[in-house]
Amino acid sequence: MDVKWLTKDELAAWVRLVAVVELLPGVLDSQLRRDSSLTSFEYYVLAMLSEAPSRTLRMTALAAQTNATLPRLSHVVQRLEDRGLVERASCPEDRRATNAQLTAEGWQKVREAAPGHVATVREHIIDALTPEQITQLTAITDAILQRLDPSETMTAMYRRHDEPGGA
Amino acid sequence: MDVKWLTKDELAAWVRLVAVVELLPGVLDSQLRRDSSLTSFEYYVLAMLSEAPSRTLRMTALAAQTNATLPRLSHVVQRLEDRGLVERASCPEDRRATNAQLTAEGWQKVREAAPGHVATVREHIIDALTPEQITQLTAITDAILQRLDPSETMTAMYRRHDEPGGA
DNA sequence: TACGATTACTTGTAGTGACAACTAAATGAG
DNA sequence: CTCATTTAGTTGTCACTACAAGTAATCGTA
Repeated sequence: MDVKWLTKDELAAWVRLVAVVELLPGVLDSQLRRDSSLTSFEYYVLAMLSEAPSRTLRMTALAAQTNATLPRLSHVVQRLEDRGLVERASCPEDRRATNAQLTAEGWQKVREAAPGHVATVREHIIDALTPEQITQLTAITDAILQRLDPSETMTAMYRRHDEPGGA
Repeated sequence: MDVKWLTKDELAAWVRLVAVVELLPGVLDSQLRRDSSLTSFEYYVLAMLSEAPSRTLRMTALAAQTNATLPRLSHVVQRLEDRGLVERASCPEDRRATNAQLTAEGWQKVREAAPGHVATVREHIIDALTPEQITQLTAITDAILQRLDPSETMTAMYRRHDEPGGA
């Protein structure tokens, strides 16, 4: 087979990265679920909408910005619509497309949820790192993402992002 | 509320990290599922057992090494047992405890799955980074893990790990 | 030595995501 | 124009995970 196994250093990085990938979602989810009755994916959907012009985005664009497949997004938006946080309407210019728009209630929900979420992110990630490590992490994840999603059908949103819920 | 929002640099790192956390499991899972009919979590369970003395580990220890909760592990081991890859036996020294042991078939399965998995890890992660970045990533994830799992009930296994399936 | 607390797990159930199949609208080639 | 193809999204089913509750053995302590 002629396999290039991982070196000791590579393995050390890999084992830790796997642990982060495994543990991080749970930490984010439990805070948001407890304080705002949202999963972190639901939060990101609302957050992306909150930043968009007219707080409206086509499903495909929303899927790209949240790193999700369309079926997954469709189900989640369905549930958010049932809860009155989002509304869907057929797009006039292209009637295949659907626009998802944040409702007033949804906007309120993001605004309430954002501070606690950002605090959690700070506490568990950002404040654990030096400014230099933040820069390094950006370069590292950037390099990885080019391999994970070369087409960049997802992860198309690496500019903009201010506020609120931008994190 | 007085929230410390993320700076531009912090946000850049965070957005990319979230994307990695969201995309990586899918990439690993689809390769393993396609080539070996295993989820990546199932693979790690088998891999940890394959490295243990007598290819046997107590459920609690196995849960720690795979960053899983006990209920989750219990269900997964149940399924692996149904497929003949693992066997469970009550521990003689402490009859509350259960030992999970890799069967011959399970051992064979890991050995077959390991090369393809390691190749995927190399291709998508390791080979995307410079040796220096590997070192940086180790330090960064190490710092994060101290915040994500301070008690280290999970992630208790940061030594050893050689081969095969160690990655 | 008895009984409350803790530890080690298992089980049941409810909610989410993945995958495949489906519908409908817009292109595009002849 | 017309029909095949692509694009955009939805829906259904199944598998997996989380959470809560339950069981059983061990520890601690009085």
